[in-house]
Amino acid sequence: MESLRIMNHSITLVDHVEDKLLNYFRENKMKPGDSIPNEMELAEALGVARSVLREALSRLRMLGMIESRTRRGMILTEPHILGGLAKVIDPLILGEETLFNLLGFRVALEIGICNSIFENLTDSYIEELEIIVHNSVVYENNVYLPVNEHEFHSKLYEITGNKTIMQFQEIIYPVSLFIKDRFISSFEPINKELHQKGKIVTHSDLLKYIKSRDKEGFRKALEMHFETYSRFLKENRLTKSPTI
Amino acid sequence: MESLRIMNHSITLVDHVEDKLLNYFRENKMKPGDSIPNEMELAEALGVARSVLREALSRLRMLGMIESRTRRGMILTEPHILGGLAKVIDPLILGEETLFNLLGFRVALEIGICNSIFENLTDSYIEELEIIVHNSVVYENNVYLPVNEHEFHSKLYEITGNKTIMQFQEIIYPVSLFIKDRFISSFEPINKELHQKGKIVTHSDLLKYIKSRDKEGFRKALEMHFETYSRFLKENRLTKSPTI
DNA sequence: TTTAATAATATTGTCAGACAAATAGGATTA
DNA sequence: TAATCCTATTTGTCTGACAATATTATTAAA
Repeated sequence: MESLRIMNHSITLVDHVEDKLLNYFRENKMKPGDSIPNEMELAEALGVARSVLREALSRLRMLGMIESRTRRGMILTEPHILGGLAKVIDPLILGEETLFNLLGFRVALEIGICNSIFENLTDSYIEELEIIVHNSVVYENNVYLPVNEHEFHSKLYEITGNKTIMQFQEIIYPVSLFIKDRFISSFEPINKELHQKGKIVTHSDLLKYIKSRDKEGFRKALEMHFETYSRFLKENRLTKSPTI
Repeated sequence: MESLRIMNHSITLVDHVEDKLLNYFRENKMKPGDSIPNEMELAEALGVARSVLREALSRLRMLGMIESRTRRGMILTEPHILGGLAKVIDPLILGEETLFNLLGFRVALEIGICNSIFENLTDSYIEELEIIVHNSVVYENNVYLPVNEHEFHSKLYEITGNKTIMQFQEIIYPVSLFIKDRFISSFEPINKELHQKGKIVTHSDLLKYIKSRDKEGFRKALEMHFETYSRFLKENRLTKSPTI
């Protein structure tokens, strides 16, 4: 839980102004729709040039916290909370530790939504899942055509009715794909072993538990469905250097 | 799953440049440490004024994707993936639906980390949990002093060893607090009912399962520990207008 | 009097240019 | 060779200007 701003090479005026603005919104308990002073006033009040203020505003605008229209001034808006995450999810720029953490995050979250899934489950959802499973192209060892893999799990998130969870999973989905591809040599033996032990759980198996409304069975099956990831993460966690 | 940029009132040049830069990084498969052209060159290449370019760069700098030092130019850096989320988590600016979704997210995630917790569990972690539980101030109906509540659950996340999960939970923790406070009148009857039925699961109860390394028991207990939230969310989901 | 067309005006978006501060790298000196 | 100084480069900040646009006021028309 170290500070995010580790080795803070010189806080710039823009950083400062950004902070000031965020504090200003919070302290005044401002809500979406509230209008904020125009650029000239803000710049003057903060004692900075308009260009500096605009850089700070531009950041907040990117986060979706403010909107501005010519002549009407600026208003606060409800930000899309995962917009920032979506922008930085680039597997090539993220370190291995982060990628692994995100994979672990995904697995944990998906196992955690079991309750929510069964609470919201309807017949039409089951129908949709059946169609997806039926149309899926399956390779050996429980490896699906990426599109089908994605479709099936997306539908599970959708069933929860929690849009934030859905968006989150959509955003970090490329990470799973990337890791599967990048570390394919680690996954293959794990999959082979699971296959030999008959421990492979397919989407079709998962669907059976869903149809029989067997929540506990589904959860256990889902855990086994993710076993490849879990093993992979466990192995790669051991090789990590001890945390600072 | 509508587009995030709903009713996009005029894409500005800055938005465009931001996109271009992100694409540029990805297409060139750039990694942290790689240096990027200086501002003059970039501005010229993109055909925009330096101020416009700087606004876009400022956004990326906020996300931690780039760092710049005078005379040494700019380099790509690994972003802190949840930095954007941290900035926009202000319960007053977020709509109720988002807040509820975040609460549901938190509950699902925490239930989902059970496996991870028991994989990484050590005696010293148990000791730390015991101290926390022992020193906690408990009010009636399983309501803890906020600090103690936070401490206990934080320790659970810590045990997973997944820093991303830890950071995420830390960031959205205020949401739980806010909701508990804001909707206290909804929580009280639920808590009272659970109490009468003897269904309250305390931190102390949870710790017992941890000490006996009873994963399934712990999971069920944890679900019950969150029952107040789950009920609250279920009730408030029903009153929601049907999704578009 | 009400409505429609037009002009004035305020605000954001973009551009251009300047200077300050810091520092990497070379030139100079001990 | 090592230490010091100087210069050039790059980012950070400031100032001022104009364009585009939507609001508001004004005027003309019904």
